[in-house]
Amino acid sequence: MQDKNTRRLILESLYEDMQVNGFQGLRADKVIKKLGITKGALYHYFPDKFSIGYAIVDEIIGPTFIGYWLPLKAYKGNPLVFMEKSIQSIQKQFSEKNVVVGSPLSNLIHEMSPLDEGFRIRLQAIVNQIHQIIEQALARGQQEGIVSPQLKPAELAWFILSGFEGSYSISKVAKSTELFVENLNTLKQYLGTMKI
Amino acid sequence: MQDKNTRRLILESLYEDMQVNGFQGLRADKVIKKLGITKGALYHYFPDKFSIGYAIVDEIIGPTFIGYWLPLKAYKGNPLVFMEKSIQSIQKQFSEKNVVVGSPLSNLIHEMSPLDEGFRIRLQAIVNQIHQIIEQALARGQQEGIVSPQLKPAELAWFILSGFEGSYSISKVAKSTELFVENLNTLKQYLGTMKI
Amino acid sequence: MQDKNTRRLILESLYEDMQVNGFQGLRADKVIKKLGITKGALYHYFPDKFSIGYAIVDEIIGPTFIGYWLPLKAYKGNPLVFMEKSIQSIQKQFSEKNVVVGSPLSNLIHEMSPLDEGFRIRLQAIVNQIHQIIEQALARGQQEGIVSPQLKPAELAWFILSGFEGSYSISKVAKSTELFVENLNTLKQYLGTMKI
Amino acid sequence: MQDKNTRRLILESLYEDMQVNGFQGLRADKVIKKLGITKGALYHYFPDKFSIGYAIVDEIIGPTFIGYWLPLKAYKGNPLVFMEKSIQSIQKQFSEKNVVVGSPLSNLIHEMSPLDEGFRIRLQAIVNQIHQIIEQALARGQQEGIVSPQLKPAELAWFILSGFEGSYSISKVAKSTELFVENLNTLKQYLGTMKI
DNA sequence: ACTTACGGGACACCCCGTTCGT
DNA sequence: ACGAACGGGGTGTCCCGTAAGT
Repeated sequence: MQDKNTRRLILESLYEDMQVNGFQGLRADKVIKKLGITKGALYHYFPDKFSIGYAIVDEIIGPTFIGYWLPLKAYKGNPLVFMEKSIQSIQKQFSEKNVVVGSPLSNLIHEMSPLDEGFRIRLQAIVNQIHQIIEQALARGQQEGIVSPQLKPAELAWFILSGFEGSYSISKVAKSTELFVENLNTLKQYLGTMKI
Repeated sequence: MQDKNTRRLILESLYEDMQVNGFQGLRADKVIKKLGITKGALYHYFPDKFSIGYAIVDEIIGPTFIGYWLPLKAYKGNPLVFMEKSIQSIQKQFSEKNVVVGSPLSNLIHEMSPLDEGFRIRLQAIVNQIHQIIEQALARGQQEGIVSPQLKPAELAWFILSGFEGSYSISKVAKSTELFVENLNTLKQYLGTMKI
Repeated sequence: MQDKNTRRLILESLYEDMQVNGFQGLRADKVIKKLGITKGALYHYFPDKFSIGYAIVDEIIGPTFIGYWLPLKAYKGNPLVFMEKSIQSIQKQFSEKNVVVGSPLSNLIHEMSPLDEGFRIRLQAIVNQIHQIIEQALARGQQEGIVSPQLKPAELAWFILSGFEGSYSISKVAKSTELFVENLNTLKQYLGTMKI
Repeated sequence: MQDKNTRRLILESLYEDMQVNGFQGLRADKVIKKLGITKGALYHYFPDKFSIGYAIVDEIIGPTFIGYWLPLKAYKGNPLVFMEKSIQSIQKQFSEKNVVVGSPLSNLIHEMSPLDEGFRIRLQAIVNQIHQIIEQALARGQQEGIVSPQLKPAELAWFILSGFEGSYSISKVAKSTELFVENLNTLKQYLGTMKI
């Protein structure tokens, strides 16, 4: 019981550090020193640094990002309306910290995809799941006649995901929350034209 | 005596390595050793690692990316047509290597923006210049009545940039050139609706 | 498991090297390599080079030099007699090695005082303690009427310390043990004139 | 003509740096950069680092320190009176900078004597010359009956030199000009007892 | 009488990981 | 379930020195 908590505590601290410094810049030594624990504790739970990174992806980043979109699966109304609300809620949660560190999902994709397949496959799996949720919701909307039959669900789902990623990127360089909000507004407007 | 050439040679090799490993993962010593150049030469041109990174941004990444969009400034026709062609040419140049390492501009933004203001400011300057070129072209199009008066040039310019960044991201995780091409097609279609 | 011993072993080896090469000339890596110890062990006990230097001052030089004079505190007879004996014993211990490397206290004072306050303060504390021991002994001697009431204990204590330092210096340049012995004889004679 | 000046300029700058950092801590690269000249100039005048150190000793330290005592050679009065005046003038010149960096002669003796015979021999030659001047002056005083016949000129000359060295040492650790002045006062008093 | 380009060997420090305890 | 001692390979940086030119 103490077990689970210590592991989680370590993992979350490492995650915090990784958000700023990246995986390669993550310094396990320093993080545990700040936590007041020792190497023994760290290596008790994680055999090496990569297993830390994988655990962060599997246990924190994945659940968090998929969790944002899961409700769309159960949602019965117009998926485009749902997405507009989703965007709004993400816009509201978007803080000064976010604009600095950006999206941990994006960051890892850029940093680790070319370096390690273990990372890439895990990150791809997350992205694919989100893509599938959006795609299926759009397809359902088409079947129910509340979403434009013109659009291709798979393609638009990618475009939406791409829009999020891109918004994170440009707001991060510009260090501007406003830019993030405005750009997602543009995306929102575009999605609005697909409603029936 | 081969001043400019040696420096440039070193810089380009370092740039290649950085595209794969990131700035933090860049191992300057190893790269120059491969070139048959010694540390003395490296230190002669670059007093420290950050000066390498800054030089890569200032002398390679900046000119390259801004160079892509510079012709738009001189272009006299419909800017949206120009951009469709630009996208097409980028799509054609997009290779297997690109899908693995992604966009060096994107990568540096994600990795270094939160870590070092020197990087962030340089990268922001590049992005801002491209944004300005697009924005001004769109505004000109509006004045000439060949671009929809509804759209807001600044906002759309960001959306376009964001679309590129996002396309790089999702194609990088998915390791799929097709996804890159398809997603930019979606963007292209969207831009097409703005033409008059 | 051999915690204390390993640390002490490392420290003493480093001390030996520092006596010859000075603190700046001390090459920690090489010294421990000779001992068959690795950098991991060194870094475990000493996070950086200054912590090595400080430890040498605090744990070796300080105790050694103060230890020479500590018996004077407990001594009940004429302090000037004690000092004559002290000088004699130092003269006898003075070896060929000493004349080459000189006094580690002197050496560090000259090398590190202007460079680092951490060193200077530690060295000053050692010198001050010795000074205080001598001063108090002289004052006691005056109260007991066995030491000339003319002399000022604090000033003479400094003169004695200065005499030692100076003797180390001149014998070191001249590479002559005889000079060390003779010069302290002159000091001894001078002190003899203060007795009552 | 320009030649001689440049060489001297370089030498004096290097000397300044060496006073603070010692010979091993002397960074020729940095000094010349501060002077706005390049490696070529430095290595035009000095083949290597040791020749710099030797030149500093031979051309700056030697002449300066011997210069302090040369007038004693020509002096016709009581040498002990001359020395009292010398001490007074040194006390007056003694500044805040001196108390920090100490005596360059002392510093080099402590740092370089055990490391390099080239330095030791040069430094010894300087010390010996000063010693000889003092010794001969004292001997002359004895012949003229104005200096106590009891004292041994050679020994007292060493004691005087040692007194200076020691005073530099203790004032340097204590970072106290007062201590330097007071301690030389004690020496002055001692010398006064030798007059006839 | 200098300058620029370059060679190249350290050297301090970092930090991942292992082992042996309890 | 965790702690202390230790292994050990880098990694950026420093900085002395050389060669070829002008």
